[in-house]
Amino acid sequence: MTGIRRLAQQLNVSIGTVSRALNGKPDVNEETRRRVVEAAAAIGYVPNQAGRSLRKGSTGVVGFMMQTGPQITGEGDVFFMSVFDGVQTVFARHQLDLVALLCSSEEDPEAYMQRVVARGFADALIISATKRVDHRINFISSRKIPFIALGRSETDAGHPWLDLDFEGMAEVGVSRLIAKGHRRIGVFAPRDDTNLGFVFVDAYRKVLERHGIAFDANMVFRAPPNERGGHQIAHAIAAMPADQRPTGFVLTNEVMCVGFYNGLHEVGLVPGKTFAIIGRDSPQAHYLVPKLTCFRLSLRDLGITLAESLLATMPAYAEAYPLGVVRKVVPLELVPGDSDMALPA
Amino acid sequence: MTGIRRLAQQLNVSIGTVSRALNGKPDVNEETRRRVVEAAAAIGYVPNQAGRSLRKGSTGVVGFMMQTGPQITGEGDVFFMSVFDGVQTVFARHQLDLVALLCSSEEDPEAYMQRVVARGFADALIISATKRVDHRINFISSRKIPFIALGRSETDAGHPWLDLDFEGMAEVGVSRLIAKGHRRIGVFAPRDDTNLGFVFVDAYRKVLERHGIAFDANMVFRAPPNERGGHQIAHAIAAMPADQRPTGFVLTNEVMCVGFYNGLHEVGLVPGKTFAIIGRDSPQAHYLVPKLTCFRLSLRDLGITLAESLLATMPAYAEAYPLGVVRKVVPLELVPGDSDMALPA
DNA sequence: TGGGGATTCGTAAACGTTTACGGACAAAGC
DNA sequence: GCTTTGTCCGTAAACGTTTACGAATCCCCA
Repeated sequence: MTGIRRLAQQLNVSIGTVSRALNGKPDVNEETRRRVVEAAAAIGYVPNQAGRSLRKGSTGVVGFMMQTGPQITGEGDVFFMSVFDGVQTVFARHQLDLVALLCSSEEDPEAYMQRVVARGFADALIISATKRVDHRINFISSRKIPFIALGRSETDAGHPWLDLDFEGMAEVGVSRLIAKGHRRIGVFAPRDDTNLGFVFVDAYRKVLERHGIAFDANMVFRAPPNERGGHQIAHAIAAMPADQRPTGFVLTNEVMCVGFYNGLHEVGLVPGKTFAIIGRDSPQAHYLVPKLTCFRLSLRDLGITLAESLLATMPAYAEAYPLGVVRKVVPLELVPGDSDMALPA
Repeated sequence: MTGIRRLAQQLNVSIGTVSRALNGKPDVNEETRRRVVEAAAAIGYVPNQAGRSLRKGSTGVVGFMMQTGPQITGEGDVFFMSVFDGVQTVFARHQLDLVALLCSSEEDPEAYMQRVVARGFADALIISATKRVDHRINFISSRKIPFIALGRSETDAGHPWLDLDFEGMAEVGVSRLIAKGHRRIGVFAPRDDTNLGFVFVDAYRKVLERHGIAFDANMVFRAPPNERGGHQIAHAIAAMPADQRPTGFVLTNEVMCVGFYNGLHEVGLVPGKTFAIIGRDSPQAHYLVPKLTCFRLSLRDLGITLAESLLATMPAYAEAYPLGVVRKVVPLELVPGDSDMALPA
């Protein structure tokens, strides 16, 4: 005997009434509703997902697509876990569930995405780690599935996105170092075609130009966006002639900062002394010595904005979030530390 | 017009035939099957998940339960991502999908789990970060949902589990340090009731006793199982009188090693010189200097074993994996480095 | 030529919900 | 007292699949 039917029989009401009572429909007596809700809680009845979503045509699930495998995301787990937490506080208001859709490293991300949407697994999707040209965006938006991207892309389907303010970080960080007397300012960028690399380096170049400093490609250091990458770059820099090294660095990746600090330690170069460093805040960065001057943002708030912006594009929820198509950059706050000393004259 | 019906009409066959063809049933003409499969690929038809699982009573999805929020898991994202990858290579053989079920920090994990299983969201579950007494285990096993735990617990429902060989790490690590002349040997343990802490400390105590060394509670350092925790302990140790400090350490948490190294650097104590350290391998640990003597295991293989052990308990797949109820510990290999010097006589 | 087996396919009944529709009943208005 | 209005609830039809069942066809052999 099916769940709802058993409950109905036990209460001497019809399954229709049970369903209405549980779903908060108005046309059910309050006393009846109370009895139903209590009985449901007592026997631990929860509507079967398959039956429900078959009938309703929606699942109540939003998927966050991630790729698994040993390759690194460039963000620590705390990054995602905190963002998730923000997303979920919004979703909780609407009985929406967030799940992480794990695309195996052996499967093509676009094919995976196709499977997921065709099967009707989730009502909406969140994608991250956007590439400079990202086929997922074209595909998903052609399928008319509500989605939002965490990260800009040159692939533009008029879709909503949210991204960190890399231009702002370049502007504030580079200007700050220039004001402190630095002229050779290094930046880090990922080696692959992750979009944020391009955005940040472009902004960096513009700020330099505005200050009348020539762009030098040797000041852009490319490495995988993880601890190891930061570590590699430290060694690469140690291998440069001292008078050609940058004297200051602005980096946007949280975990690279940590690896960079460690790498510098190894080669006897000291952050805040030999080099000025402006990085990005993270739990791991908190105990770096000297204290890292860094850009900070609330990941939880980012998650909240992400969720609200997504809901704004979903017909069933849009009226509660009249935001239109959100395409915006979230600002970061500069937290001064001791790692960005002025260049001795 | 529904997906399968449109496809059937287009091919002039019945929906039954389409379904059979796509599901590889034997009673369909090979030529017909070819036509169906081609047409399906052409229009991008994928069976609707809700309809399918409503009829079949199963979803083809296995959930990995994780908690979101700023609190740290004790394992970096590479840990999970690599394990996931192993799990998925096994699942791919059976058209099973792995998704991460994200339990918000605002929701009770047991209640969340109840919702998930009652809704029939996944056919089976993987749980991790097991507590010493873990209510999830009782609940889930009472509901007869196939599941496996990554981590032991004193809550025993006769359920399958896999865990790292903490006894082995204690045995090998502590014996090794003793052989190198160390007598005051420190270990790290989480402060909460995560089960692995108890297991490891118990094993540590036994090894000491076997070697005739008295257990000293001051040699057990408790901190959150993340970089910051390792960092904190380094400072705590620096604050001890030098002659009461441990001279060697065995730690099983990968990220704590990194924080510990960093913390020691700050207070002018040097790994491999002041202290002998045996830790756990991780991508971040690779570039620690001096090279960390560490325990290593293949996370991908761990994922593979995890998946196979889970399938062994699922009726539909059990015959392919005649493993019974797997409850075992996976061994780690000691990789010698330069961080565990002998104690000068 | 006819019976029997094998092969292939169509038909229709599930699976567990939600919801449009309409009926029963009571209260209210005249 | 009759109609109207409103409240509450039961009935049954969807939703998109899979699969048991049986029918149709063909081939083979007696």
